[in-house]
Amino acid sequence: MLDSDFIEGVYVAVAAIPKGRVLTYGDVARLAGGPNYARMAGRILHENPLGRSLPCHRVVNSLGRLCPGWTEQAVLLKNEGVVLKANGCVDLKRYHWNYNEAQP
DNA sequence: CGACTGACTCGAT
DNA sequence: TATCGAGCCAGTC
Repeated sequence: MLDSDFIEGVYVAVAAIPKGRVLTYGDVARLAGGPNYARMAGRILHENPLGRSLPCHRVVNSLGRLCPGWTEQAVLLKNEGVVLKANGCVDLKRYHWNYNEAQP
């Protein structure tokens, strides 16, 4: 059973990601109140009832790697203006969102 | 209750 | 950034 507060925190953090920016599961988990709950964040996003209402496609792993098999995520990211590398990795140097500071 | 799994992370190479 | 190995957390079998 996942803590409702944590789930809500994940939703808030993910929903707060601006267009054309990405966040890592670890960051989302930290914002949600769980520094080591990255995997839980992933599970929550996978099971999230909001589905497309939540920009979960803006959440990637620490290496900017997208979910295997989830082609829709790449399409959505490209639609947001995020360019993926040939191997399917996002340029975290450019698109990683610093939730504490507005990026130029 | 123990073992396996996963939309993960970190440190080292 | 890529790859390897070890660690962490909750769910499922």
